[in-house]
Amino acid sequence: MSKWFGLADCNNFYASCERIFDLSVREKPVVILSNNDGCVISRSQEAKDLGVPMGTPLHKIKPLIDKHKIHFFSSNYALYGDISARVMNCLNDLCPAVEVYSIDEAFLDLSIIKDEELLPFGINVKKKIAKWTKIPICIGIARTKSLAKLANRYAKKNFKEVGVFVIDSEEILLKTLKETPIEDVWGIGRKHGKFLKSEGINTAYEFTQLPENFIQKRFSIVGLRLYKELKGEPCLNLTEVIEKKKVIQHSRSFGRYVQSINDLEEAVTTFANKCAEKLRSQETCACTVSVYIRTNPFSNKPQYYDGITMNFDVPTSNTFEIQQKVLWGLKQIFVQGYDYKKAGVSVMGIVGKEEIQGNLFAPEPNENSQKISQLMDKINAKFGKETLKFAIQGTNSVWKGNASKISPKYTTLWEDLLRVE
DNA sequence: TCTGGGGTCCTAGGACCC
DNA sequence: TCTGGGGTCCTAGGACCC
Repeated sequence: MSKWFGLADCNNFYASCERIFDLSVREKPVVILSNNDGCVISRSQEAKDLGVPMGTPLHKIKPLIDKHKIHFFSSNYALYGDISARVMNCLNDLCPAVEVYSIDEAFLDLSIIKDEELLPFGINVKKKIAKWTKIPICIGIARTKSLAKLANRYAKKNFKEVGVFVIDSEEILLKTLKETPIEDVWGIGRKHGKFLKSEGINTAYEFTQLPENFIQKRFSIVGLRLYKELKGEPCLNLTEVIEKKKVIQHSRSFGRYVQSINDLEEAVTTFANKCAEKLRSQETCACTVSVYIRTNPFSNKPQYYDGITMNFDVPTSNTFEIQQKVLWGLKQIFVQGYDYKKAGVSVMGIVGKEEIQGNLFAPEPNENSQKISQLMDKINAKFGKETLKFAIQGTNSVWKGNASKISPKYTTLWEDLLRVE
C-alpha cells in the first residue's frame, strides 16, 4: 500500500491561542512577543496584512503598532502548551496515526484512507478541531512528508477557507512545485536558499531537476533526502513515539544588564534546576553539563563570551550536583567588568537512568539529595512553578525579564480561570 | 532604552588504537 | 631521505527546524 502523509499546522498559533479567551482581540491585529518582550514571534493574519515582519524587535515597529492599534502580548507558554496538547489530543482521536512535530504541527499517516476520501477527511478534521479547540488549522496531504509540508503551505496561501490541499496527481504535483519558491521549501534555509538562487534555481521544481550527484555533493544526504521526497519517494517515516531529548538547555536574556557574579549565580542555578527537572521528567541522567555567559552582541560596549563544559563522574539528574558544577564553572569563566546580557546552562550525554554504570572511584551518590529533588518536583507540579526553590536563586532577581503584557494562564492556573458573571 | 529560546542532524578533523 | 592504513570515538561548527 502506498503512503499518504498529512501535515496539520495551526494558523498563527500563539496569536490564535490569545484569541480563544480574549474576545476583544478577535479579528483585530495581534502580535506575540518573545521573552523579555523583545521581538515578534507570532502574528495574526491582520497583523501580517499590516506588514509587521516576523522577528523584528518591538521598538522598531512601535510606530506601526501605535498607528494601527495593534494588540501585543508577552508570550504565555503555559497557555500555548496546554492548548497545543488539546489540539494534539483531538488529532489523535480523529486520525489513524499522529506524530507531534512541534508545538503547533503534527504529521499524520493517512495511508489507510481511500484516495477519494482524503479531501473530505481533511476538511472534517479541520472543522472538528476548530469546533473543539477554537484553533484554526490547515492540512496538506501528499505522498511524502516534505510534499505534505509543501501542500500545507499551498493550502494556507491559496485555499485558506477550505484549509486543506491534497497533492494527488502528477499535474498538481508539478504545478505546486513550480509555484513554490525555493526558499519556502522545508529544509532549505537562508544559506542554501541564497546559494540556489545565485545558481538560478528559484523554485522547488527547478531543484528537482538538478542532477542527483550535484545535490549529494553540495547538500549532503539531508539534501538528497529532500530531493527524493520532493520527487515523491518517501524517505522520512512517521515517528509516533516521543523520543527522549539528547540535549536539554535553559537560557535567558536578562531584563537588564547584570554585572555581579551573585546575580549571575542566581540565574545559572535557576537554569541548572530547570535542566535537572527536565532530566528527571524524562527519566534520564546527564554525563556532561555546560554553562556560558555573554554580553549583548548588539551593543557597542566591550564584548565577552565564555563557556565551560564539565563531566560528572557518574551521570546524574540531581539538582544539587548539577548546581554545584555549574556554580564552579561560572567562577572559572566569570570576568569582572562586563555588562552581561545572557547566560545559559545545557546538559548533554543524556542516558536513561537504568543504563547508568557506576564509577568505582566516584563517591556514592547522595540519595537524600536525590529524594529532595524529587519531592521538590512533586510540590512544584502541584502548587505551581517555583513554589519551592533554592535560596541562591534569590527572590527579587534583577536578571529576570519583563513580560509586561502577559495574558492570564486561563487553562493552567485556578486563579486565572475565566469567570462568567 | 529596547534584538528569543530550544532543539535536530551531519560533517570534518583530531586523538587514539592496533 | 623515505614515515601505513583502517577503524572508532569525540568535539566543534554549521546547517536546518519551529
